[in-house]
Amino acid sequence: MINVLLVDDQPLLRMGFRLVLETQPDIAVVGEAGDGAEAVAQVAALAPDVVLMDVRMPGMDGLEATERITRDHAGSRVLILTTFDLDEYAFAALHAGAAGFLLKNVQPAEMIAGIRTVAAGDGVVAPRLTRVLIETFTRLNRARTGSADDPRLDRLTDREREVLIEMAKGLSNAEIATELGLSEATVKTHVSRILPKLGLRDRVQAVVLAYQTGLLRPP
Amino acid sequence: MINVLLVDDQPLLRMGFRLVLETQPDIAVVGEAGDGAEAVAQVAALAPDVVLMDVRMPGMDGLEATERITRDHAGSRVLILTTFDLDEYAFAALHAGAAGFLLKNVQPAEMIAGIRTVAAGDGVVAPRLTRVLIETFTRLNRARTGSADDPRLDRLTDREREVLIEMAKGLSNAEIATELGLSEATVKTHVSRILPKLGLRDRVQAVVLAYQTGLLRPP
DNA sequence: GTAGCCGTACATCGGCCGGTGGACCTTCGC
DNA sequence: GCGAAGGTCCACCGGCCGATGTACGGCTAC
Repeated sequence: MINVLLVDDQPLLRMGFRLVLETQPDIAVVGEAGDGAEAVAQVAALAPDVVLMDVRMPGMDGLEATERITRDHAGSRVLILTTFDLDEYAFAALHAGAAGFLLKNVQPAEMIAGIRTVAAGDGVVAPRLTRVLIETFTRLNRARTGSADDPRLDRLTDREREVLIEMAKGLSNAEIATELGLSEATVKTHVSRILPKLGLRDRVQAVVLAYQTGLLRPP
Repeated sequence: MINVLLVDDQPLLRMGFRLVLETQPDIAVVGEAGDGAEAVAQVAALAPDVVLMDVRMPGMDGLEATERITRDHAGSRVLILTTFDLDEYAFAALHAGAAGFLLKNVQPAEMIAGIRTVAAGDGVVAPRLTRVLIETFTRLNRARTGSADDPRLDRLTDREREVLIEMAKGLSNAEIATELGLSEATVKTHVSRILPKLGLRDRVQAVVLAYQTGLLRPP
């Protein structure tokens, strides 16, 4: 049995949801709340499996409530249900820890399926948002994995790229020499070839370039 | 009317899909393919709205086919349909440009809904994966927005932090002086205070730290 | 084969950098 | 009122850096 808490500032809407959900034998509406603060209190008292949460509410809004609930009551999972396709709300909601994000114009069957999905520990996102999520994900991941290569880097030889990477770790020429098993003179030669090729003044700018192109990335 | 191309190396499975899909008045199966190469050719010939794509196939697999299709035929959107919850396939598929990713054990109704969603330009992802996608998204985004502050940075004064940021952009002391309206001597003083506070040897390492702590981030 | 690129290595020189020590001023807290 | 902390400025010195020129062996391509 999935215990659900309804959170919305419109009593009529809560009533509608309750009627829809109670047609399902495996779903029970165990409580209601009219704002964020009340929602947090209800979650603490009732420990529902799923919280059906509106975003825009007087007082504490749904996002802050979601953040508190997911932080303090990991057992309860939050499914955001909001009016329109407000992307900023969506991303904020996911950051706040929501397990799902649906629009209020979904079919009842989809909403019910979403509740079951969230209760099972999985995630559900409105189709329009799923697309944005995928795009953002691939873009971020591409930036991380460093396929945003600067064309200038292609002009470097393999060895030069190696030296550049060591340089970008903050090593001195002598340290790079030790690291790569070279003489310091050789490293200096490489460095003196790398910088003009990349149009840079000194190794400091080389580090900047290395991070900005994704040649190196924050760990 | 949504034109669909079926891609799977098992003819029986294609037959099953075709029977299911043809119960829908707004969906038409316009072609089939048994491997990736054939799929690419069929997409070029038929320009279907949606490609229902298997991953594991002899010859060119579904991922490479997806990559080519989304690159060369932006009008056709690919919905990956694979056997089990292979996360690595999922992420690779999204990177390859897939608009959706479902498991073959979905209900027919969900698959049909997924096809409509993808045809409408939106995205659809299996619930289990949606969760991972959300987690990855929030994690990546958090890393980007730089909440991974190093406690050492707290020991810097406001002005020192300012100088550090300029330094991390690759500027020389003289340039920082101009930028902040100071004398070069002052900048040198700040730098000489910053480095020991952070336990660093030179400004190169300061740049590394700035990027690794998220004080600066790739654009 | 020979011209060219790459990788290795050296010497020298000017310049920026970083350390040290000192100085003055403002702001804040006791 | 006065010390502490932050911010601004200066001079000097040693050191690493980057530029320049030069050199040699290996490999590839023509």
